[in-house]
Amino acid sequence: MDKRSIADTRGRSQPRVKIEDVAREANVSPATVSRVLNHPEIVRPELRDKVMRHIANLSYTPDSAARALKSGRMRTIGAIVPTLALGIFAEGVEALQNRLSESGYTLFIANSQYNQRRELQEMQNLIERGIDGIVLVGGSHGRELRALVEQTGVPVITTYVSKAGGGIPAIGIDNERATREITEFLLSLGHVRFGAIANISPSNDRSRARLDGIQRALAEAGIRLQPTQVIRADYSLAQGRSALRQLLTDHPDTTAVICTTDTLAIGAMSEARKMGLSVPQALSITGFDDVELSSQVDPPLTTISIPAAEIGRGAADYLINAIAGRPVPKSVLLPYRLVMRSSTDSPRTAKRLPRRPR
Amino acid sequence: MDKRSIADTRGRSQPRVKIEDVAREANVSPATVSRVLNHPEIVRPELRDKVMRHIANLSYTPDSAARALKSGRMRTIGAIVPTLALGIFAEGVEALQNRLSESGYTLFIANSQYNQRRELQEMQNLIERGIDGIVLVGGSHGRELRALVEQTGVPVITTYVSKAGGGIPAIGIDNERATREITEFLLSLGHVRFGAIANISPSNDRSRARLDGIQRALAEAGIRLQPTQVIRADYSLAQGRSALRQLLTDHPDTTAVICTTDTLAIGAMSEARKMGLSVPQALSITGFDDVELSSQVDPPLTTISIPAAEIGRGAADYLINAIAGRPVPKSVLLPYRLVMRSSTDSPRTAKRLPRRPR
DNA sequence: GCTAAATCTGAAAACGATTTCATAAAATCG
DNA sequence: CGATTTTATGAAATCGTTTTCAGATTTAGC
Repeated sequence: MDKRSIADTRGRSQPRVKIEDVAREANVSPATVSRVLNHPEIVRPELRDKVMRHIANLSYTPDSAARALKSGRMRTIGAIVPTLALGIFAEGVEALQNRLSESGYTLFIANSQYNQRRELQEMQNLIERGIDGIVLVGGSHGRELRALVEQTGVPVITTYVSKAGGGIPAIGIDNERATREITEFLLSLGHVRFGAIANISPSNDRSRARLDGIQRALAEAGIRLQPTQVIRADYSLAQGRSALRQLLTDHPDTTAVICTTDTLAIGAMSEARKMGLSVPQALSITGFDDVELSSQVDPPLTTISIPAAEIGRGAADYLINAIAGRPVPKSVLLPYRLVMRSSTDSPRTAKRLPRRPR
Repeated sequence: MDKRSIADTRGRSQPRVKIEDVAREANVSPATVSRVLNHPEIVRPELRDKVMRHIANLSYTPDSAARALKSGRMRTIGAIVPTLALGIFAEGVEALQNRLSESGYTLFIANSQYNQRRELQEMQNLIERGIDGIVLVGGSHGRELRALVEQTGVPVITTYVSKAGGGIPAIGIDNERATREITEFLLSLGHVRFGAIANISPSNDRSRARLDGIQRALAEAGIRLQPTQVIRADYSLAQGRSALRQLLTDHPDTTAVICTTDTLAIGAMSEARKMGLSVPQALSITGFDDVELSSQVDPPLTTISIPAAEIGRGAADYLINAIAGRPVPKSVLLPYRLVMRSSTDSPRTAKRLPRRPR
């Protein structure tokens, strides 16, 4: 007993006020208090007000564990994003969170670090904790994860893509069409010698689709990218730099570089400057995502703007409806926007590579 | 009943396997299964293995609501960050998450959007959900939040600062000393005409401390910043730009600009270039945080590097220990690092403002 | 003004785990 | 080898809600 009282010193100070306490205080049954909290409309107004006053007085908050145990609902949804470091996800997540909290839901965020195993693990965590719905990013998710979704029946939606495998609904843009469009734009400016910098990885189907779009548009124009004209990179500035350097080493006559990410494009642009190539006169460069920085760099970057906030809101609405058992769309395709800024122009062969005359 | 079976169509597919199911299957009591899960060492090895096999077979996962209700522990900790858009927080959060998952904890992330009301609200959410510990950012948190911490006794730690109000323990760097050091560095280069760009807001004591450091170091050198030499901004690139413009309008002879954030510094730098001022010849600029971009811009930015990963790990360790009732340090002060790159140099008055001869 | 229907409220049974307490089996000892 | 301690297991109480079911009260109908 002595031991216990010592331990108490650092334990929860207050003994926690329970529904029973406010019931006693308000002279009603616990059932009534519960009803005031969950179905206010079915309890007589005066009584309801009285109970509410006592709830406030004792500053009672229901124990969510008990509540979740009994009701099976957690009023919580989870989002698993590949990384927190990217502005584009941050914007979507913040919109998601705002919309959810309007509906009384709380958002928990986990990150997978672009790793499918981690993603699965976080998913299991979330499900074990009784999450009501889950937001994923991208369409490639491994068989186990899809099985888990299937088995547990938790509503799931994936974002930033227009379709996903395994019957998981999606909300996002058509990545392939977007890069097709940006490529066609460059073609229309007169470019014929292209390079691509893409951050391809097994778990990143967005970049994969973007690269496909580039290649498809070029193919339609009768141009085929050779393997050395497609440089792989992760999503850092430094990789953008080295990718550009490598590309120009192998193909010094390149006039247009299409990147699957703004970060890569910005890295490439600063490397181009360092190499003495002016953008866009000597080299046109494009990005994807339209992060804040892209409009601020010099020259401002031509890129694709993604409706991240709408994606977040749409995902929230989808899950709220799905949880409530209301009908939901199978997938939602949102429009992207090609933002033409100053990092692209017609190729001017006269000015090519001033310091490599050959 | 008919209704119910229709509803079941879209509900959880499997009826959920309970502890009782695996108990029956393994010919033991539920109590034993529970012990295998929670105190494996007290059950006979062969029996334990048998039970574990059946657990795996049925792929049983304990219902965390029931578990939390009975045991009062959730094995979950929460972090409330001001924004997800900043790389510096992302790095810390990822380290936090990694360390926590090593110890069987799950991290839930919420964001307050630099808003104390939102922070309080998220905190209440977390606590209602029975979170075991909370990580905050910065030291200024409003009376209500501190009262909540006091009242519930949830272990809390705040990060990125060296001390916080209200007895909340902290892990981080001495922001004031860091800017004092960077200011002294500029003084030692010979600068005498300073400007400061700071993202001050009521909830951001980090920037406040950083600004204090600047002013203190200057005061010690006998220099006093006038109000118009201190420009307020939020944390965007665009604001960094306009802040610099305003500063140079009022004080065209400024030679050194100290920013409380890398983002502001990079914005300021690109505005300086646009105005025809070369950095560092005409103007020295410094940042704070050392984000990835800072080493990649031209010229690379002189700044303060924060041990974000260590902060994250330290916060995790603190909470794990505190929850287990082990002794914990009151506060942890971590070293920052002054990273001298090329955005700073001695002032050269000869080259001042070439296009404003006057 | 009395009966029938509608509306509220309370008592008690879940929800699925953990843990105390008691008991059965095994190990230890003289 | 019997008595005693130790160890391992099971039965049942419990955590704090929600919700069903039935009873009590009010309202409506004629």
